[in-house]
Amino acid sequence: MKEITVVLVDDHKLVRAGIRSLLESSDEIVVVGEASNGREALSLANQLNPNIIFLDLAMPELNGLETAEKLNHELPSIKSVILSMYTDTEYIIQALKSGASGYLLKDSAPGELKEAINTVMKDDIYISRAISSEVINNYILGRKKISQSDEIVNSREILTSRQRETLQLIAEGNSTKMIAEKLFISVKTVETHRAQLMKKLGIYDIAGLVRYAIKIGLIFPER
Amino acid sequence: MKEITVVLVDDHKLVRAGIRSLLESSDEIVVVGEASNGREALSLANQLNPNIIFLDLAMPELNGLETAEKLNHELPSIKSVILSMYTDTEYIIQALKSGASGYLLKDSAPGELKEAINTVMKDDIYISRAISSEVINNYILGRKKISQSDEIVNSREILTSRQRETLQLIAEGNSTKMIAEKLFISVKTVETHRAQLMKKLGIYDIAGLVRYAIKIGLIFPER
DNA sequence: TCAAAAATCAGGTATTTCCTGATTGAACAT
DNA sequence: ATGTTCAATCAGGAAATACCTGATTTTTGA
Repeated sequence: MKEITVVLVDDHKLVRAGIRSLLESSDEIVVVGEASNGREALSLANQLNPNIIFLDLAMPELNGLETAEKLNHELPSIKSVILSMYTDTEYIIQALKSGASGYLLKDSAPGELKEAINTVMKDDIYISRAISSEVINNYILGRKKISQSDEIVNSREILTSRQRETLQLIAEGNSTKMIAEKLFISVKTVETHRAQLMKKLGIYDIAGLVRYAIKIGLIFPER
Repeated sequence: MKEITVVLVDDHKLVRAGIRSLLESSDEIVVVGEASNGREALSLANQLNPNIIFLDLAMPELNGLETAEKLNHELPSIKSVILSMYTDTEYIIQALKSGASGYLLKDSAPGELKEAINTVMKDDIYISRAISSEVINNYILGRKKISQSDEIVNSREILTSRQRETLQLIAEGNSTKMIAEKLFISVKTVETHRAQLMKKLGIYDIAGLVRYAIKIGLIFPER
Protein backbone atom coordinates (compact mmCIF):
# COMPACT_ATOMS: atom_id res chain seq x y z
CA MET A 1 0.00 0.00 0.00
CA LYS A 2 1.24 3.42 -0.87
CA GLU A 3 2.02 5.86 1.88
CA ILE A 4 0.17 9.13 2.17
CA THR A 5 2.47 12.09 2.72
CA VAL A 6 1.34 14.99 4.85
CA VAL A 7 2.60 18.45 5.70
CA LEU A 8 1.39 20.13 8.90
CA VAL A 9 1.01 23.88 9.12
CA ASP A 10 0.12 25.55 12.42
CA ASP A 11 1.72 28.38 14.29
CA HIS A 12 1.88 26.41 17.53
CA LYS A 13 4.68 23.95 17.71
CA LEU A 14 3.07 21.97 20.50
CA VAL A 15 -0.11 21.54 18.48
CA ARG A 16 1.84 20.44 15.42
CA ALA A 17 3.81 17.95 17.48
CA GLY A 18 0.61 16.60 18.97
CA ILE A 19 -1.11 16.11 15.66
CA ARG A 20 2.00 14.57 14.19
CA SER A 21 2.08 12.15 17.05
CA LEU A 22 -1.54 11.22 16.37
CA LEU A 23 -1.05 10.82 12.63
CA GLU A 24 2.05 8.74 12.92
CA SER A 25 0.23 6.09 14.87
CA SER A 26 -0.97 5.05 11.43
CA ASP A 27 1.34 3.17 9.08
CA GLU A 28 -0.02 4.61 5.86
CA ILE A 29 0.56 8.20 6.88
CA VAL A 30 3.90 9.95 6.97
CA VAL A 31 4.34 13.51 8.13
CA VAL A 32 7.06 14.77 5.83
CA GLY A 33 7.20 18.35 6.98
CA GLU A 34 5.98 21.09 9.31
CA ALA A 35 5.59 24.81 8.89
CA SER A 36 4.48 27.59 11.19
CA ASN A 37 2.88 29.92 8.65
CA GLY A 38 1.49 30.00 5.16
CA ARG A 39 4.55 31.36 3.48
CA GLU A 40 6.73 28.59 4.84
CA ALA A 41 4.03 26.16 3.87
CA LEU A 42 4.14 27.18 0.22
CA SER A 43 7.86 26.67 -0.11
CA LEU A 44 7.67 23.37 1.75
CA ALA A 45 4.88 22.22 -0.52
CA ASN A 46 7.03 23.00 -3.53
CA GLN A 47 9.95 21.01 -2.19
CA LEU A 48 8.10 18.04 -0.82
CA ASN A 49 5.01 17.78 -2.99
CA PRO A 50 2.94 16.02 -0.32
CA ASN A 51 -0.44 14.44 -0.92
CA ILE A 52 -2.16 16.49 1.74
CA ILE A 53 -1.45 19.67 3.61
CA PHE A 54 -3.20 20.57 6.87
CA LEU A 55 -3.53 24.32 7.25
CA ASP A 56 -4.44 26.10 10.43
CA LEU A 57 -6.96 28.82 9.60
CA ALA A 58 -5.54 31.50 11.86
CA MET A 59 -1.86 32.02 11.22
CA PRO A 60 0.46 34.99 11.07
CA GLU A 61 1.95 36.18 7.78
CA LEU A 62 -0.32 34.26 5.46
CA ASN A 63 -3.45 32.66 6.81
CA GLY A 64 -4.85 29.28 5.95
CA LEU A 65 -7.41 30.49 3.44
CA GLU A 66 -4.96 32.53 1.43
CA THR A 67 -2.47 29.72 1.55
CA ALA A 68 -5.06 27.26 0.29
CA GLU A 69 -5.88 29.59 -2.57
CA LYS A 70 -2.28 29.96 -3.63
CA LEU A 71 -1.70 26.25 -3.28
CA ASN A 72 -4.74 25.47 -5.33
CA HIS A 73 -3.43 27.70 -8.03
CA GLU A 74 0.21 26.67 -8.02
CA LEU A 75 0.04 23.04 -7.00
CA PRO A 76 -3.49 21.86 -7.65
CA SER A 77 -2.62 18.23 -7.10
CA ILE A 78 -2.03 18.83 -3.40
CA LYS A 79 -5.15 18.53 -1.29
CA SER A 80 -5.50 21.09 1.45
CA VAL A 81 -7.51 20.67 4.61
CA ILE A 82 -8.27 23.67 6.80
CA LEU A 83 -7.90 23.14 10.54
CA SER A 84 -10.04 25.56 12.44
CA MET A 85 -11.82 26.25 15.68
CA TYR A 86 -14.62 28.22 14.07
CA THR A 87 -17.95 26.81 13.05
CA ASP A 88 -19.08 30.00 11.32
CA THR A 89 -20.57 29.22 7.95
CA GLU A 90 -18.74 32.04 6.25
CA TYR A 91 -15.37 30.58 7.06
CA ILE A 92 -16.34 27.24 5.67
CA ILE A 93 -17.69 28.72 2.48
CA GLN A 94 -14.53 30.76 2.12
CA ALA A 95 -12.40 27.70 2.71
CA LEU A 96 -14.19 25.85 -0.06
CA LYS A 97 -13.98 28.86 -2.33
CA SER A 98 -10.26 28.95 -1.71
CA GLY A 99 -10.06 25.47 -3.11
CA ALA A 100 -9.65 23.58 0.14
CA SER A 101 -10.81 19.98 0.09
CA GLY A 102 -11.62 19.79 3.75
CA TYR A 103 -12.58 21.74 6.83
CA LEU A 104 -11.78 20.07 10.12
CA LEU A 105 -12.64 21.49 13.51
CA LYS A 106 -10.00 21.43 16.19
CA ASP A 107 -12.63 20.02 18.47
CA SER A 108 -12.93 16.90 16.33
CA ALA A 109 -12.22 13.46 17.67
CA PRO A 110 -8.75 12.24 16.71
CA GLY A 111 -10.33 9.66 14.42
CA GLU A 112 -11.66 12.40 12.18
CA LEU A 113 -8.10 13.17 11.10
CA LYS A 114 -7.79 9.90 9.26
CA GLU A 115 -11.35 10.08 8.06
CA ALA A 116 -10.62 13.46 6.53
CA ILE A 117 -7.48 12.14 4.89
CA ASN A 118 -9.26 9.20 3.37
CA THR A 119 -12.10 11.34 2.13
CA VAL A 120 -10.01 13.95 0.40
CA MET A 121 -7.73 11.32 -1.11
CA LYS A 122 -10.83 10.05 -2.89
CA ASP A 123 -11.36 13.54 -4.33
CA ASP A 124 -14.30 14.13 -2.07
CA ILE A 125 -14.81 17.01 0.30
CA TYR A 126 -14.61 16.50 4.03
CA ILE A 127 -16.42 18.78 6.46
CA SER A 128 -16.34 18.10 10.19
CA ARG A 129 -19.37 16.17 11.30
CA ALA A 130 -20.17 18.74 13.97
CA ILE A 131 -20.95 21.31 11.30
CA SER A 132 -24.47 21.17 10.06
CA SER A 133 -25.88 23.78 7.78
CA GLU A 134 -28.10 23.85 4.76
CA VAL A 135 -26.10 26.72 3.43
CA ILE A 136 -22.97 24.61 3.36
CA ASN A 137 -24.58 21.54 1.93
CA ASN A 138 -26.10 23.63 -0.79
CA TYR A 139 -22.76 25.15 -1.46
CA ILE A 140 -21.03 21.81 -1.69
CA LEU A 141 -23.67 20.53 -4.05
CA GLY A 142 -23.26 23.59 -6.20
CA ARG A 143 -19.52 23.56 -6.10
CA LYS A 144 -18.78 21.30 -9.01
CA LYS A 145 -20.91 23.39 -11.32
CA ILE A 146 -19.04 26.44 -10.26
CA SER A 147 -15.62 24.97 -10.73
CA GLN A 148 -16.58 23.66 -14.15
CA SER A 149 -18.11 26.82 -15.49
CA ASP A 150 -15.58 28.84 -13.53
CA GLU A 151 -18.06 31.65 -13.17
CA ILE A 152 -19.82 33.66 -10.60
CA VAL A 153 -19.48 32.48 -7.10
CA ASN A 154 -22.50 32.26 -4.98
CA SER A 155 -23.42 35.51 -3.30
CA ARG A 156 -26.12 34.08 -1.12
CA GLU A 157 -23.92 33.81 1.91
CA ILE A 158 -23.03 37.49 1.80
CA LEU A 159 -25.09 39.79 3.93
CA THR A 160 -27.22 42.41 2.24
CA SER A 161 -26.45 46.00 3.02
CA ARG A 162 -29.42 46.33 5.31
CA GLN A 163 -28.38 43.20 7.14
CA ARG A 164 -24.86 44.49 7.52
CA GLU A 165 -26.15 47.79 8.88
CA THR A 166 -28.35 45.97 11.32
CA LEU A 167 -25.49 43.74 12.41
CA GLN A 168 -23.27 46.71 13.09
CA LEU A 169 -25.92 48.48 15.12
CA ILE A 170 -26.59 45.34 17.14
CA ALA A 171 -22.89 44.89 17.80
CA GLU A 172 -22.63 48.50 18.90
CA GLY A 173 -25.14 47.83 21.62
CA ASN A 174 -28.37 49.14 20.17
CA SER A 175 -31.61 47.46 21.09
CA THR A 176 -34.02 46.42 18.39
CA LYS A 177 -36.13 49.44 19.16
CA MET A 178 -33.18 51.82 18.92
CA ILE A 179 -32.15 50.33 15.61
CA ALA A 180 -35.66 50.79 14.27
CA GLU A 181 -35.55 54.44 15.25
CA LYS A 182 -32.15 55.02 13.70
CA LEU A 183 -33.08 53.35 10.44
CA PHE A 184 -36.61 54.81 10.40
CA ILE A 185 -38.20 51.42 9.99
CA SER A 186 -40.43 49.36 12.21
CA VAL A 187 -39.26 47.11 15.00
CA LYS A 188 -40.73 44.20 13.11
CA THR A 189 -38.52 44.85 10.13
CA VAL A 190 -35.44 45.01 12.27
CA GLU A 191 -36.46 41.71 13.81
CA THR A 192 -36.66 40.20 10.36
CA HIS A 193 -33.25 41.52 9.36
CA ARG A 194 -31.77 40.15 12.55
CA ALA A 195 -33.38 36.75 12.10
CA GLN A 196 -32.18 36.52 8.52
CA LEU A 197 -28.63 37.54 9.15
CA MET A 198 -28.48 35.15 12.07
CA LYS A 199 -29.61 32.35 9.82
CA LYS A 200 -27.05 33.21 7.19
CA LEU A 201 -24.22 33.37 9.67
CA GLY A 202 -25.36 30.43 11.73
CA ILE A 203 -25.05 32.55 14.84
CA TYR A 204 -28.10 32.78 17.03
CA ASP A 205 -27.17 34.99 19.94
CA ILE A 206 -26.22 38.62 20.35
CA ALA A 207 -22.88 37.85 21.94
CA GLY A 208 -21.89 35.70 19.00
CA LEU A 209 -22.87 38.45 16.60
CA VAL A 210 -20.75 40.95 18.47
CA ARG A 211 -17.74 38.66 18.38
CA TYR A 212 -18.32 38.03 14.71
CA ALA A 213 -18.58 41.73 13.95
CA ILE A 214 -15.32 42.30 15.75
CA LYS A 215 -13.64 39.44 13.94
CA ILE A 216 -14.55 40.77 10.52
CA GLY A 217 -13.62 44.30 11.49
CA LEU A 218 -17.13 45.70 11.31
CA ILE A 219 -16.70 47.18 14.75
CA PHE A 220 -13.89 47.45 17.24
CA PRO A 221 -13.87 46.15 20.78
CA GLU A 222 -12.99 49.53 22.24
CA ARG A 223 -15.16 52.54 22.04
CA MET B 1 9.68 5.92 40.57
CA LYS B 2 6.10 6.85 41.18
CA GLU B 3 3.93 7.83 38.27
CA ILE B 4 2.88 11.41 37.78
CA THR B 5 -0.82 11.78 37.10
CA VAL B 6 -2.02 14.49 34.78
CA VAL B 7 -5.36 15.94 33.76
CA LEU B 8 -5.60 17.79 30.44
CA VAL B 9 -8.03 20.65 29.99
CA ASP B 10 -8.49 22.29 26.61
CA ASP B 11 -11.58 23.00 24.60
CA HIS B 12 -10.19 21.38 21.46
CA LYS B 13 -10.39 17.63 21.49
CA LEU B 14 -7.79 17.29 18.78
CA VAL B 15 -5.31 19.36 20.74
CA ARG B 16 -5.95 17.34 23.90
CA ALA B 17 -5.50 14.11 22.03
CA GLY B 18 -2.25 15.40 20.57
CA ILE B 19 -0.79 16.46 23.88
CA ARG B 20 -1.92 13.24 25.47
CA SER B 21 -0.14 11.33 22.77
CA LEU B 22 3.03 13.33 23.44
CA LEU B 23 2.87 12.91 27.19
CA GLU B 24 2.21 9.22 27.09
CA SER B 25 5.44 8.58 25.28
CA SER B 26 6.90 8.89 28.76
CA ASP B 27 6.57 6.06 31.27
CA GLU B 28 6.38 8.19 34.37
CA ILE B 29 3.44 10.23 33.14
CA VAL B 30 -0.14 9.06 33.01
CA VAL B 31 -2.94 11.15 31.64
CA VAL B 32 -5.82 10.18 33.89
CA GLY B 33 -8.46 12.51 32.51
CA GLU B 34 -9.49 15.15 30.04
CA ALA B 35 -11.92 18.05 30.24
CA SER B 36 -13.04 20.65 27.77
CA ASN B 37 -13.65 23.54 30.11
CA GLY B 38 -12.86 24.79 33.57
CA ARG B 39 -16.03 23.62 35.18
CA GLU B 40 -15.55 20.06 34.02
CA ALA B 41 -11.96 20.36 35.13
CA LEU B 42 -12.92 21.20 38.69
CA SER B 43 -15.14 18.20 39.10
CA LEU B 44 -12.57 15.93 37.45
CA ALA B 45 -9.89 17.27 39.75
CA ASN B 46 -12.05 16.41 42.71
CA GLN B 47 -12.61 12.86 41.54
CA LEU B 48 -9.12 12.06 40.33
CA ASN B 49 -6.87 14.22 42.47
CA PRO B 50 -4.08 14.35 39.89
CA ASN B 51 -0.60 15.70 40.55
CA ILE B 52 -0.79 18.20 37.75
CA ILE B 53 -3.50 19.81 35.69
CA PHE B 54 -2.80 21.51 32.38
CA LEU B 55 -5.24 24.33 31.79
CA ASP B 56 -5.78 26.05 28.50
CA LEU B 57 -6.01 29.78 29.10
CA ALA B 58 -8.83 30.50 26.69
CA MET B 59 -11.72 28.19 27.38
CA PRO B 60 -15.47 28.54 27.35
CA GLU B 61 -17.53 28.42 30.52
CA LEU B 62 -14.70 28.99 32.95
CA ASN B 63 -11.33 30.09 31.64
CA GLY B 64 -7.96 28.82 32.74
CA LEU B 65 -7.21 31.64 35.15
CA GLU B 66 -10.51 31.39 36.96
CA THR B 67 -10.11 27.64 37.11
CA ALA B 68 -6.60 27.88 38.52
CA GLU B 69 -7.86 30.24 41.18
CA LYS B 70 -10.64 27.95 42.24
CA LEU B 71 -8.37 24.92 42.15
CA ASN B 72 -5.79 26.69 44.22
CA HIS B 73 -8.44 27.43 46.75
CA GLU B 74 -10.19 24.10 46.86
CA LEU B 75 -7.40 21.65 46.08
CA PRO B 76 -4.12 23.42 46.75
CA SER B 77 -2.09 20.23 46.46
CA ILE B 78 -2.77 20.02 42.73
CA LYS B 79 -0.29 21.93 40.59
CA SER B 80 -1.79 23.82 37.72
CA VAL B 81 0.03 24.79 34.55
CA ILE B 82 -1.53 27.29 32.16
CA LEU B 83 -1.28 26.48 28.48
CA SER B 84 -1.50 29.56 26.34
CA MET B 85 -0.70 31.07 23.00
CA TYR B 86 -0.18 34.53 24.41
CA THR B 87 3.12 35.95 25.56
CA ASP B 88 1.53 39.03 27.10
CA THR B 89 2.93 39.77 30.49
CA GLU B 90 -0.49 40.52 31.89
CA TYR B 91 -1.63 36.99 31.37
CA ILE B 92 1.45 35.52 32.97
CA ILE B 93 1.16 37.72 35.98
CA GLN B 94 -2.51 36.88 36.25
CA ALA B 95 -1.68 33.20 36.00
CA LEU B 96 0.80 33.39 38.83
CA LYS B 97 -1.57 35.48 40.90
CA SER B 98 -4.23 32.86 40.35
CA GLY B 99 -1.95 30.34 41.95
CA ALA B 100 -0.73 28.57 38.83
CA SER B 101 2.65 26.88 39.04
CA GLY B 102 3.47 27.17 35.40
CA TYR B 103 2.84 29.03 32.17
CA LEU B 104 3.59 27.12 29.00
CA LEU B 105 3.30 28.51 25.49
CA LYS B 106 1.57 26.44 22.87
CA ASP B 107 4.47 27.25 20.60
CA SER B 108 6.84 25.41 22.92
CA ALA B 109 8.85 22.43 21.80
CA PRO B 110 7.29 19.15 22.90
CA GLY B 111 10.17 18.60 25.30
CA GLU B 112 9.08 21.56 27.37
CA LEU B 113 6.03 19.64 28.46
CA LYS B 114 8.09 17.24 30.52
CA GLU B 115 10.39 19.97 31.65
CA ALA B 116 7.42 21.88 32.99
CA ILE B 117 6.12 18.80 34.75
CA ASN B 118 9.43 18.09 36.43
CA THR B 119 9.82 21.68 37.50
CA VAL B 120 6.45 22.11 39.10
CA MET B 121 6.69 18.71 40.79
CA LYS B 122 9.68 20.13 42.63
CA ASP B 123 7.50 22.98 43.83
CA ASP B 124 9.20 25.37 41.50
CA ILE B 125 7.54 27.61 38.95
CA TYR B 126 7.91 26.97 35.25
CA ILE B 127 7.62 29.69 32.65
CA SER B 128 8.16 28.96 28.96
CA ARG B 129 11.69 29.74 27.89
CA ALA B 130 10.45 31.85 25.02
CA ILE B 131 9.08 34.36 27.46
CA SER B 132 11.90 36.72 28.00
CA SER B 133 11.39 39.02 30.80
CA GLU B 134 13.07 40.33 33.80
CA VAL B 135 9.69 41.68 34.62
CA ILE B 136 8.43 38.17 35.16
CA ASN B 137 11.46 37.05 37.03
CA ASN B 138 11.20 40.04 39.24
CA TYR B 139 7.64 39.20 39.91
CA ILE B 140 8.48 35.64 40.78
CA LEU B 141 11.16 36.82 43.14
CA GLY B 142 8.65 39.15 44.64
CA ARG B 143 10.77 42.21 44.24
CA LYS B 144 8.55 44.43 42.21
CA LYS B 145 4.97 45.16 41.85
CA ILE B 146 4.09 44.94 38.22
CA SER B 147 2.07 47.61 36.59
CA GLN B 148 -0.49 45.97 34.43
CA SER B 149 -3.37 47.01 32.33
CA ASP B 150 -5.71 49.07 34.45
CA GLU B 151 -8.71 47.41 32.89
CA ILE B 152 -7.66 43.98 34.06
CA VAL B 153 -6.86 45.14 37.54
CA ASN B 154 -10.13 46.95 37.77
CA SER B 155 -12.24 44.08 36.62
CA ARG B 156 -10.61 41.75 39.07
CA GLU B 157 -11.09 44.17 41.88
CA ILE B 158 -14.52 45.35 40.97
CA LEU B 159 -16.28 42.17 40.01
CA THR B 160 -16.79 39.25 42.32
CA SER B 161 -15.89 35.80 41.16
CA ARG B 162 -19.48 34.88 40.51
CA GLN B 163 -19.97 38.07 38.55
CA ARG B 164 -16.93 37.34 36.40
CA GLU B 165 -18.21 33.84 35.75
CA THR B 166 -21.58 35.22 34.80
CA LEU B 167 -19.99 37.83 32.56
CA GLN B 168 -17.93 35.21 30.77
CA LEU B 169 -20.95 33.04 30.16
CA ILE B 170 -22.97 35.99 28.89
CA ALA B 171 -20.17 37.03 26.57
CA GLU B 172 -19.98 33.50 25.25
CA GLY B 173 -23.56 33.68 24.15
CA ASN B 174 -25.40 31.84 26.89
CA SER B 175 -28.91 32.92 27.74
CA THR B 176 -29.81 33.62 31.32
CA LYS B 177 -31.54 30.28 31.50
CA MET B 178 -28.52 28.42 30.15
CA ILE B 179 -26.27 30.16 32.64
CA ALA B 180 -28.55 29.18 35.47
CA GLU B 181 -28.38 25.56 34.39
CA LYS B 182 -24.62 25.59 34.07
CA LEU B 183 -24.09 27.19 37.45
CA PHE B 184 -26.84 25.17 39.11
CA ILE B 185 -28.58 28.26 40.43
CA SER B 186 -31.92 29.86 39.66
CA VAL B 187 -32.61 32.17 36.76
CA LYS B 188 -33.44 34.85 39.28
CA THR B 189 -29.99 34.67 40.78
CA VAL B 190 -28.35 34.96 37.41
CA GLU B 191 -30.48 38.02 36.71
CA THR B 192 -29.23 39.54 39.92
CA HIS B 193 -25.60 38.83 39.09
CA ARG B 194 -26.09 40.34 35.67
CA ALA B 195 -27.83 43.43 37.00
CA GLN B 196 -25.12 43.97 39.58
CA LEU B 197 -22.21 43.57 37.26
CA MET B 198 -23.90 45.85 34.74
CA LYS B 199 -24.32 48.46 37.42
CA LYS B 200 -20.71 48.14 38.51
CA LEU B 201 -19.42 48.42 34.99
CA GLY B 202 -21.93 51.00 33.84
CA ILE B 203 -22.68 48.87 30.79
CA TYR B 204 -26.29 48.03 30.20
CA ASP B 205 -26.37 46.00 27.03
CA ILE B 206 -25.10 42.58 26.04
CA ALA B 207 -23.01 43.89 23.17
CA GLY B 208 -21.17 46.23 25.50
CA LEU B 209 -20.53 43.41 27.94
CA VAL B 210 -19.09 41.26 25.18
CA ARG B 211 -16.75 44.03 24.08
CA TYR B 212 -15.74 44.63 27.66
CA ALA B 213 -15.06 40.95 28.28
CA ILE B 214 -12.86 40.88 25.20
CA LYS B 215 -11.06 44.05 26.20
CA ILE B 216 -10.10 42.72 29.60
CA GLY B 217 -9.13 39.33 28.26
CA LEU B 218 -11.92 37.38 29.91
CA ILE B 219 -12.81 35.92 26.56
CA PHE B 220 -11.14 36.09 23.20
CA PRO B 221 -12.59 37.67 20.09
CA GLU B 222 -11.35 34.87 17.88
CA ARG B 223 -13.45 32.20 19.49
C1' DT C 1 -17.94 38.80 66.80
C1' DC C 2 -20.13 41.71 64.11
C1' DA C 3 -20.95 44.32 60.08
C1' DA C 4 -20.25 44.27 55.20
C1' DA C 5 -20.17 41.89 51.11
C1' DA C 6 -21.43 38.00 48.30
C1' DA C 7 -24.61 34.77 46.80
C1' DT C 8 -28.95 33.17 46.71
C1' DC C 9 -34.06 33.63 45.36
C1' DA C 10 -39.23 35.48 44.36
C1' DG C 11 -43.43 38.10 42.63
C1' DG C 12 -45.28 40.89 39.30
C1' DT C 13 -45.18 43.87 35.24
C1' DA C 14 -43.12 45.46 31.07
C1' DT C 15 -40.65 44.33 27.08
C1' DT C 16 -38.66 41.61 23.76
C1' DT C 17 -38.13 37.69 21.08
C1' DC C 18 -39.74 34.10 18.23
C1' DC C 19 -42.65 31.95 14.78
C1' DT C 20 -45.59 32.19 10.98
C1' DG C 21 -47.00 34.47 7.96
C1' DA C 22 -47.62 38.65 4.09
C1' DT C 23 -46.74 42.53 0.59
C1' DT C 24 -44.07 45.58 -2.37
C1' DG C 25 -40.68 46.94 -5.58
C1' DA C 26 -36.31 46.24 -8.06
C1' DA C 27 -33.22 43.49 -10.81
C1' DC C 28 -32.72 40.07 -14.24
C1' DA C 29 -33.04 36.62 -17.62
C1' DT C 30 -35.88 34.50 -21.09
C1' DA D 1 -43.53 41.64 -20.98
C1' DT D 2 -43.53 38.59 -17.88
C1' DG D 3 -42.21 35.32 -14.48
C1' DT D 4 -38.67 34.63 -10.86
C1' DT D 5 -35.80 35.76 -7.31
C1' DC D 6 -34.48 38.55 -3.64
C1' DA D 7 -34.30 42.64 -0.68
C1' DA D 8 -36.90 45.23 2.26
C1' DT D 9 -40.82 46.12 4.52
C1' DC D 10 -44.43 44.91 8.13
C1' DA D 11 -48.11 42.19 11.63
C1' DG D 12 -50.40 39.11 15.09
C1' DG D 13 -49.94 36.53 18.96
C1' DA D 14 -47.69 33.23 22.14
C1' DA D 15 -43.64 32.49 24.72
C1' DA D 16 -39.66 33.93 26.82
C1' DT D 17 -36.90 37.22 28.99
C1' DA D 18 -35.80 41.52 31.26
C1' DC D 19 -36.60 44.74 34.76
C1' DC D 20 -37.79 46.45 39.40
C1' DT D 21 -38.31 45.86 44.19
C1' DG D 22 -37.77 43.51 47.43
C1' DA D 23 -35.74 39.47 50.79
C1' DT D 24 -32.73 35.68 53.18
C1' DT D 25 -28.61 33.07 53.96
C1' DT D 26 -23.63 32.47 53.83
C1' DT D 27 -19.05 33.98 53.80
C1' DT D 28 -15.51 37.01 54.95
C1' DG D 29 -12.66 40.52 56.90
C1' DA D 30 -11.48 43.77 60.44
